[in-house]
Amino acid sequence: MSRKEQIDQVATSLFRSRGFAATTMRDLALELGIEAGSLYSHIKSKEDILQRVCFKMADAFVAAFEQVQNKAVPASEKLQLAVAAHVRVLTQNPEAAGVFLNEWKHLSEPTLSKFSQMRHRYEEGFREIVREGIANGEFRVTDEKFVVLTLLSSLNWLHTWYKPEGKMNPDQIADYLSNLLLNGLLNTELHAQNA
Amino acid sequence: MSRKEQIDQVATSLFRSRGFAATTMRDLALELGIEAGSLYSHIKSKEDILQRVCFKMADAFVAAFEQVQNKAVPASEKLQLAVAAHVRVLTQNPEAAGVFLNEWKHLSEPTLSKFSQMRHRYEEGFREIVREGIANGEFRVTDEKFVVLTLLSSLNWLHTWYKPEGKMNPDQIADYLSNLLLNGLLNTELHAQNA
DNA sequence: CCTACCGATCGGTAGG
DNA sequence: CCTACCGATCGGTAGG
Repeated sequence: MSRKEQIDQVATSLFRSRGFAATTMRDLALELGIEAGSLYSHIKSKEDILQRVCFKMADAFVAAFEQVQNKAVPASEKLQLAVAAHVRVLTQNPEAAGVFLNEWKHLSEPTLSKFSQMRHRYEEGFREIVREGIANGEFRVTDEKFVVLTLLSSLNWLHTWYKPEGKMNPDQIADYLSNLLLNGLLNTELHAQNA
Repeated sequence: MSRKEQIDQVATSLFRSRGFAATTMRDLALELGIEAGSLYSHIKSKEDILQRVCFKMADAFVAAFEQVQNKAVPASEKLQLAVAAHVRVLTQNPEAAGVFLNEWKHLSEPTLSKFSQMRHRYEEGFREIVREGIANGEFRVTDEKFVVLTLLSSLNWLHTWYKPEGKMNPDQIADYLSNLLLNGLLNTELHAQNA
């Protein structure tokens, strides 16, 4: 791992736990065992790091979604696959996911607009699947915006409690979660594995 | 409204949109049309404001939950009432809710521990309801922790998109959301009102 | 990668 | 509520 990658990784962890604004370059340097000034031979600025972390995650979410998007399967199954893909990206990088979800607001223009656009397109992909499912009668709700917001909300809180050493692996979480959301608490038969 | 309450309100809005750490006392003073130093005749410190906002919301959530907790109704109905109560608190103070949910980490000890404890007890209340529903066969899931985390997750993202001027009022959102979560996307018959 | 340092800005205070 | 200011700390740079 290059020094730059090390810096990004340690910064991701600090940005997530303390927040971007409350993390100082001296905190970061201390954690790496070097002086604050030395960071700047590897990175351009503090925000430079944040940009890389945010777009690395944005790219990962988009790439995972694109593998699902055009499959010739019912909307409910496609939605399940998209949820699983989303959960997998989240659980494989819980710290970067936390930064992606909570610290993007500290990006400055024009990067901020580019980021917001990517995010909006991603959510639109989910809405398309739900619209498809409404159109062909699989889903009986009417408001795809509301559904997608609720869906992504429950997924996007995952990073706050997911522990890699926990009893469920990412695929089990993805299964359980998509079943819970599609079938509802009253009808879900699935059980937490190894509980 | 007292000057202190005005300060808290404007600070809540700034803390939510920029984050606690990235909001300066000079930003806050500017918004109020006074000098930064003048703030300190009304408040003790920057964190003093954060504490009031966080505990005001914590108290509101706990109070709303307690009105539901001991009702003699089935667990699924009690859960629905608790969800509705939670949504009502969230939507009535979306900015303070955002601060409560995202900025509490900037509290310092011993306030931080006290806050975390309150929050844990609140979530435990939800888990109790779900356990009750599992025990009497209403819910067929096995892991109340997972269910409650998923439930609160989808509720706690509400503040990021809820607009008081939107087409659904808080009670309609509460209804729709609790139905969606209990019955699932595949079985929910409810429609967004005025859509 | 370090030393030494910069201009700016931070939360907060004294005195009126 | 303002003026005037404090010590500390911030992100970042020059020169080696």
